[in-house]
Amino acid sequence: MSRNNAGLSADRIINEALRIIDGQGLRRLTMRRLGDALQVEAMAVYHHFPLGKEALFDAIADHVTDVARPDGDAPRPLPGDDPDDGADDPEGADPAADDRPWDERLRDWAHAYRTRLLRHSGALPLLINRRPDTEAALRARDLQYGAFAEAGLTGAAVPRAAAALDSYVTGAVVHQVRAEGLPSPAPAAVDGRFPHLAAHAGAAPDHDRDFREGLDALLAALVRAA
Amino acid sequence: MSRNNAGLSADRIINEALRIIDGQGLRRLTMRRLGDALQVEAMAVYHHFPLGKEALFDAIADHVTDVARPDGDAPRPLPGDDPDDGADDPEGADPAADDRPWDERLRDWAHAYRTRLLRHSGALPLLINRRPDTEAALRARDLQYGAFAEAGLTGAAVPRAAAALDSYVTGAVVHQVRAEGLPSPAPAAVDGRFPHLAAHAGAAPDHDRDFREGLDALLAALVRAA
DNA sequence: ACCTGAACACCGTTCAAGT
DNA sequence: ACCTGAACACCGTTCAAGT
Repeated sequence: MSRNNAGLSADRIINEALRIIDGQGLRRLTMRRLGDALQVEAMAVYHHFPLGKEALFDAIADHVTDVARPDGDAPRPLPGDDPDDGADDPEGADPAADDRPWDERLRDWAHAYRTRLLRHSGALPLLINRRPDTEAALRARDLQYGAFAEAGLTGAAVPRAAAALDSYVTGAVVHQVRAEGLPSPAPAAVDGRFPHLAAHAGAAPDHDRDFREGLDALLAALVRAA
Repeated sequence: MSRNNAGLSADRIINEALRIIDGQGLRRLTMRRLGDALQVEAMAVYHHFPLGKEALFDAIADHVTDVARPDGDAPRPLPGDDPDDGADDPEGADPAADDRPWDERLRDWAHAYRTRLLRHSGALPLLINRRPDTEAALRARDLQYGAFAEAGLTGAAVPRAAAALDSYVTGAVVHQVRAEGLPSPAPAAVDGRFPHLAAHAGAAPDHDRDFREGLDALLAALVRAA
C-alpha cells in the first residue's frame, strides 16, 4: 500500500467523524483531526466531500437519523471486499409487510429513533438545521402517516399527529442529554424559593421509563381525538 | 468619548451577538465580527467574558431560555442612565400570586417559551449542551411541578409530566425550524413509494395550530393518568 | 481517480501595553 | 477598570502537483 490510495470512502469518513464526535465532542471534529484519525492528509477528505465540512455535517446527520442504516461497531469490510450496497436492513426487510398493530409500529419507530439519537447525542446540533426531506425522513413520515390513518385519524389530523410524535421524541432526547451530567435536580438554589421543586428533590429520573410513559400518554391522546 | 471606555457590558454583548445569530446564523458569530458590530476591538469582549466564547454561548443560551428577561428591540438605555437591575418582568410581577387554573398557567408558559425559542431559532444548537440548572430553568420547573401537582398528579408522575411537557415544546420548535424553508412536503420522491405521504401532499402545515392541538392533547393525557 | 503539501484567509485566545 | 494591538496556534479551503 503506497502513499496514495489509502482506501478512503464516504462511509469510512462518516464513521470516523462520529467516533470523534462521540468521544470528544462536536467542537473537536476538525478536518485535520479527522485526517489524522483516518491516517490520511486532512485534504484527502475533500475528495469525497467536495463541498466541504458543511456537506460532511449533512452526511453525518443523515447517517444518525437513518434508523435503517447499520451503525457503530458493525464489522468494517476490508478493502477489496465485495462492495455491495451496504443498505441491508437486519430487521423487517420489507416494511410494507409489517402487519403489526399501528401503535406497536409507532412505538417501535420511536424507540429505535430515540436510541439512535442518544447514541450520537454529540451530533444533535447538526440535526436542527437539517431539512427533513431525506430518504430516511420520508420513510419515517410515511410509516407514521400510515399508522395514524389506520388508527382512525383523517385529514390534517394525520400530519398533525406525526408532527407531535416527532416533536416529542426529539425533545425527549434533548431533555435527557441536558439533564445528564447533573447531580440530583439542582443541589443548591432549592432553598425556599422553589417549593414545588423541593418536594421532588433527590429523585433521580428514570429516563427510559419517563420516555415510555410519556409516549404512551401522547399516543393515546392523539388518537382519542379521532 | 475617547478610544477607551466604549460602554460595553455583558448585556449589550449578548444582544448584539443575538442580532448576528438571528440575521446571519450561528456559524457567522465570530469574536472579531462581534467586536466590529459593537464598534470595539474583538479582544474587548474578553474583559466581560473572561472564559471566552464558550461562556458567551452559555450566556446567550441563558438569555434565550429566560422567558422573564426582556428581549430584542427593547429600548436600549443610553450610557449614563440609571443602571437599575434590568430584570423587571412586564407581566405578572409576582409569580406566586398567579391563581389561574393549572392548565392555563402551563399553556401560558409553553407558548411564551416556544415564542422565545422561535425568535432565536439560530441559537437552538447552543441550548442542547446547556445544563438546565439556571435560575430561569428552575423557575420554569417549579411552575410546572406546582401546576401538575394541582392537577392531581403525585410522586414521580409530577417530574415525569414536566419532562414530557418540556420535551414536547422544545421538540416542536426543532420540528418547525426543520420544516420551514421546505416547499410543500417533499416535492420529488413522492412517486409511489410513499403512499401515505402522497395522500397528504400539498397541505401546508399550520405550525401554530399544530402546536396548540398537540399541547392540548398532551396535557389532557398527562393528567388523565392521575 | 485519489491523495499530498504548501499556501491563504480567517479564527480563538494570550499578553503586554496603553489610558 | 477597560480597551488596544501585536502575536501565536489552529482552522477551513484552494490549488498545483504528484502517482
